[in-house]
Amino acid sequence: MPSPTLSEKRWSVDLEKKIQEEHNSDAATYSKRYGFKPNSGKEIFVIDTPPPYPSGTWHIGAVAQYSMIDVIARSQRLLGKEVYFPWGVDRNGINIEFTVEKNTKRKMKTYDREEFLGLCRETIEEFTQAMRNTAKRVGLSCDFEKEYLTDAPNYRVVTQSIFVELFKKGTIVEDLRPNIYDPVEGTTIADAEVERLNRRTQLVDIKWHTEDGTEVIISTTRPELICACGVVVVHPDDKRYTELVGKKIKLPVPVNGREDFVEIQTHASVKSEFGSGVLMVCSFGDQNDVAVFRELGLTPFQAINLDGCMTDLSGPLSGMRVKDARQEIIEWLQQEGKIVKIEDREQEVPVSERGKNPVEIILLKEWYVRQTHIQGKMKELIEDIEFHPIRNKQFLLDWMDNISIDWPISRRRWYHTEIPIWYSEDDDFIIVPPAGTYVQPWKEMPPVGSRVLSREEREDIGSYEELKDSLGQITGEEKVFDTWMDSSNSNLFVSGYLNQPEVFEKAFPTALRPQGKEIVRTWLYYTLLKSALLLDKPGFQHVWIDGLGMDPWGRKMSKSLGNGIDADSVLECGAGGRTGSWKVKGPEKTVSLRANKIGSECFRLWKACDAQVGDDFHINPEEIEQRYFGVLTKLFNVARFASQFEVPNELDKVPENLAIEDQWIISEFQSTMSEVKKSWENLDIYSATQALKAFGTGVLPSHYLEMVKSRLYDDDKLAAWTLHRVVRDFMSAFSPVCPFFTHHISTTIYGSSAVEVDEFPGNIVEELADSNKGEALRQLTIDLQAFNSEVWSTKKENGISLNQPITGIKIPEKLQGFNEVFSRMHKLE
RNA sequence: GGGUCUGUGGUCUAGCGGUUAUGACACCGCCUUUACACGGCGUUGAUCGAGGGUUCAAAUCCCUCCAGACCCA
Repeated sequence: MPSPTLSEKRWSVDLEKKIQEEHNSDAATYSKRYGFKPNSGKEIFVIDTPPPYPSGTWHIGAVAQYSMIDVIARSQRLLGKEVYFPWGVDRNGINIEFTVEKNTKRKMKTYDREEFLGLCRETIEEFTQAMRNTAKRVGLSCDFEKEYLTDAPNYRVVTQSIFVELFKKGTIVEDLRPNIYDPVEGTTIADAEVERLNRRTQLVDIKWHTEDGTEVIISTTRPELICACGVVVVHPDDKRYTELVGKKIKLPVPVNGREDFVEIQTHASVKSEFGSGVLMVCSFGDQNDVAVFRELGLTPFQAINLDGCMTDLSGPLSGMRVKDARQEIIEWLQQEGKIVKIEDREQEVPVSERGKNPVEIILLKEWYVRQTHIQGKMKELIEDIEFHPIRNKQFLLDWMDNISIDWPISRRRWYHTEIPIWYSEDDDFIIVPPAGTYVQPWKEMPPVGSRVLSREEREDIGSYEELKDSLGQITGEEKVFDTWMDSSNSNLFVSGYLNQPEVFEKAFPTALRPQGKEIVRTWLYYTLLKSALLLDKPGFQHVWIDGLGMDPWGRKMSKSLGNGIDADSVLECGAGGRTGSWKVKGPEKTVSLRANKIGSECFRLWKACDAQVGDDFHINPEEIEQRYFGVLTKLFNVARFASQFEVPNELDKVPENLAIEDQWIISEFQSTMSEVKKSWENLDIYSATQALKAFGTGVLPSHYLEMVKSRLYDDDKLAAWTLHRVVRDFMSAFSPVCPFFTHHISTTIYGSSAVEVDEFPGNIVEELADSNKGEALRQLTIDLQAFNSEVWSTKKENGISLNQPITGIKIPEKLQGFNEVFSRMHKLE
């Protein structure tokens, strides 16, 4: 074999790492390839990448998903667009506060605020660094130089400025409303952050008496809330209780500072089969209570305070924690002989997603983003967005149909963006900072340029400097924003909102939002809400919603199940000769998985080929290796084979007199390439990669290479030209999936990198594209493959080695044009 | 309890009204052929989750059920 320019015998993870290091070592080259150059004159394509939250290890499913976002970024560059593929890290939030609390075994509120923030910042920085390394290891072509952190002043200021803007517009309101509250962590949470856990609770049947002495049994799991009871209701159709309606009923417990009788009314939400069919409605046991209070126009009572303790309203229970109060009141009721029975039952209890604490609904003065009024408009705006896959749009629509209350955005935590407000001494005025200045009102005075607004009417009264003296002792807001207030600006931020107006003009609506389906109701929804409220526009042109990475049996990976697979271990599998092994808990027993070599290129190829966007995908390192490493080996060897023949000087100029088999493979290749191009344009990674894989491991090596081998060895320039042209363009088209693999091959053989190609390879021979001639050649492919198979199997049956002559084989009529080719290839005599 | 999605050889997957139901991996058999045994060729293997229905015709459309996933109550 003449010496191939591609000298390595095969593709390896070590080679991959070497190329990757070179790739990342030269900042100038990196930035030339992947940096965002808004003034390049090309069409701008901004990707609103999901800023990952650093919390120890990065979930392998998320890494896989991120590598597909990279495939999109690279394929869009290949199509000639100016791509901004940002690297952002989401660092605000209660998670990191919990981590610090756990590490130091001390609750946040026992710290000095400044000191605690410092600890959070240090801790999250360590996690962030690990994440940057993984991002580079999996080959992300982000513009790392422009890294943004959501806890940095330049990001937080955007959140604050948008808040001020929406406040002035009247879209942000403050109000005393029932709120979901986590008493253990001491903060309000949003609907979207509540989950449900099964807990054992006691269902207590309690005797109540109406004003005329009739006994009524009411079942409840929350007897401690009787003191906040506003009404007792029965179903309007429930004949048993018709005569009770309109009567007054006495609360069976002592209360303080309120009337101890409530009225019996009817309400359709009562389930007559449940317990006695009589329901007490308290402020607030659950969301239904909230709804009933609102519908009946009742004034809520405050039974639980911010510390999760009972208020004075509860009389003797006052000051007790909710759980203790419940026990206490049950004992008291028992002593009084007011309990008919107590039943243990499983109940789904609403708890906070982060802290897993049972949440309460209590009245709080909080800040809200109004959202119920704009759902119709949002639905219209969403019509303009293209969803991939279209069916996942349903997740969003379903969630929107369930929006019934405004979005509470204030939190009583610390490591978040501060609400940028100060209050005047008499509370009638508020002071907001000028756009573009990040403020921390809990420790700072308003900066120069701040404005004073009337709190209710939001009227601009004048500048803070002028009015300073009339405001009295001002107080800075201590509360912070829900982290989704920050995250939901990501598309605005990366598209240049506030910072680069001339870029924003061209870049918004943001070209693409790629994300997982589990955060449709939060990240996607809130972002679209912001865009609608602020700009009256859809936030995106495309939304790409992928499925989740599951364990090999299709279950969610989680620490508690012990079925997680570490991303770095898969990416490093095979490096330095080290193999990978994983112990994963299956549904029945722990299974040991092994693989010899995977790496980023194989990992990316697997994700690109294996799952259609939107479907959940199973992650099994053994399968990744078995099914896809061989594909890399094959493609590498095709290129290596080609590399032993001299590369023609003018690869872009089509020579005269191409042989029929050259024309045939070119027309096949062009048809593959046009499908690939169409797929890249449609963000359809799966189809593009499948088409390339089929061509590169099938028709090209098995048939074309075998047909032209002898010509190549005879130094036929036309065959060499065809092969090289096809291999070179193939690598360009394939570079989004396997950037380092194709970079290595293309630079070694052709002296130019596939990852730098910014125009999708066009047709090689125009007249073979959609013409009759090209079509006629492609029609022969099936017959041609069948004929080759026939010869190979005939030789085998007769014990004839493939390189030995054979007699008696007849070339089919249709393939007469290939007579000479086949005779030479198979040594037909 | 509700919604959405998924269910095709051992495993993964294509097809989404008419095909001898793709293809990949694994299995089995054969073969060193001037790129590749981390290769090549070939064979075996699927009542298309179950049951009804619509239709001349169903993996494909409809209904019910079962299993899994995600979301919600």
